Amino acid sequence: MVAPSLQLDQLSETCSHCSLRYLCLPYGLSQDDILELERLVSTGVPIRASEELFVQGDTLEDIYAIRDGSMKTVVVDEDGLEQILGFYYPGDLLGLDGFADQTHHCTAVALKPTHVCRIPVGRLDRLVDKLPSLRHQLMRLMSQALSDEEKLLLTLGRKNSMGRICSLLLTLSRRREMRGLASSPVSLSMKRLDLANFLSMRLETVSRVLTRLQRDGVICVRQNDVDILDIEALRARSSQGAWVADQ
Amino acid sequence: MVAPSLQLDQLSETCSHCSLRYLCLPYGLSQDDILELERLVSTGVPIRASEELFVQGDTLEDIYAIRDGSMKTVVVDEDGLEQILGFYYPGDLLGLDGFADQTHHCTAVALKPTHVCRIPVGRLDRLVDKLPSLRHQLMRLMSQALSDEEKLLLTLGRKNSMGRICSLLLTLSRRREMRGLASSPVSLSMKRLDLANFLSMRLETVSRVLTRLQRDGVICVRQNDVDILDIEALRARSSQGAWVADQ
DNA sequence: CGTTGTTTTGACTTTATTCAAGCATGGTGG
DNA sequence: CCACCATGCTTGAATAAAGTCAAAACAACG
Repeated sequence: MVAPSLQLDQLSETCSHCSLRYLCLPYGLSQDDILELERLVSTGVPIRASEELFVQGDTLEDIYAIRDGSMKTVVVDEDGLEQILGFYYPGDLLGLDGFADQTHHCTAVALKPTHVCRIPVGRLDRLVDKLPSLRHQLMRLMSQALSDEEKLLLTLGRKNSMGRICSLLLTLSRRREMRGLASSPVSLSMKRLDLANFLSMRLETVSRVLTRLQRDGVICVRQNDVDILDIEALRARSSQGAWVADQ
Repeated sequence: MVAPSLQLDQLSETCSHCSLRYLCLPYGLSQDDILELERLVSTGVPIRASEELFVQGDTLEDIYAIRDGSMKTVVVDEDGLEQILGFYYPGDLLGLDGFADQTHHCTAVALKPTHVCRIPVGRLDRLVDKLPSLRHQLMRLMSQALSDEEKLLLTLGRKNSMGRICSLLLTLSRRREMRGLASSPVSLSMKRLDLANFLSMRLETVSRVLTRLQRDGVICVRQNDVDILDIEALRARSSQGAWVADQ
């Protein structure tokens, strides 16, 4: 489902008028159900860049939807290894992984000044009991998260550095389209180090690959914005940089 | 929670007498609730080695619990890339990832002759409505699946070949303990190629690492069974073979 | 036994990492 | 306003790690 258009000033305090409603929790709900949902939602204080929205281990009290800005989620394991699990943009939901045991499994950090909608899980849970359509959308979004993770697994496991970068650029571009934006200037609000961590590369390698893509005329890098000049070349490199296990 | 003991001949047709009940769906349910659950469960025909239990894209009609044997799950993406998502042993549940959109997201293949319990999702769904404890256990198992995937992400992303193999051996050993078995002779019922695919390595590298671990007196490989001779050395190598992203 | 499938080993090549240095950019304070 | 430093990014040369190709050893099974 593609949002017809997105204007930041169209974001209202109510779900029913929000331009992100086709991506977010309200999708698939009737007008009446959306009205019930939006009574739960509050727009919290803005989050400053590099500030944390919630921390791994926290009790789950709210889930969040991004209104404006961007965030990343990070897990840390017993050995202190860090892995970025994903980058999040307007319309994306955060905190779903804590649903099962009422605890956040990752830490969410803002990449730039960010506004979120806050939805208390207790009240959401009760509403889910009442509205089957809401339960379905919630489960759809959870399964989305799961298959996103599987996709990342495939990218990390089966692609070389060029394939990984190209896949990421294509994904970010496609997600812009989903939000009703032009596909082309992808804004890398995260640092090179974040990209490197997410893709399990070193930041030097990230830099080299981006330079090479620019030299080959596939993209144009200007600080944090990347113009996609040749999307077909990007697609080709994304699947060329992959190996298939032989029988 | 650790099962007190496991004898294959103790597996009965009923959940309430099954020696795997502490690992499986019945965990946390009252005696009465288990009786309700076991009315849904049927033990299907045995599955031959390398036979498929369900296929990616199939409509979700049942979920399965392994009684005896072992299986793997595989996803294939648009480009034809394959990734093994996990290996499954007695007490493990299969098919949970299809819950959200009623479609299997992966293919399940038997690694050796395997017996499963079959649970129809339609009837399970109705029972879940009735029994909150069952819903909780189901969600616990789903979140388990999600965090297993995150763990795999960390292993693939942040560990070298030695660290990956050692992590896997430790995990398999710990899961044997969970089932009430001795930790030591881990049986690798999967082929080297499966190990390689799961860990995103080439099978030659898997072989070299196993040889080196054996030469160093950490393990003893005899065809498909691996004795763990020095579990501390294994743990050390598991975390040594990891790199931490610098600030 | 011979055939087939699987695993191990070896020599060589490719790829990405490491370490180190050099550029930008953007703010701060003299 | 400009020197200065901090931060983040790029580039280069040397090194280490894992991948490739090819062959040999091993096991399983009729």
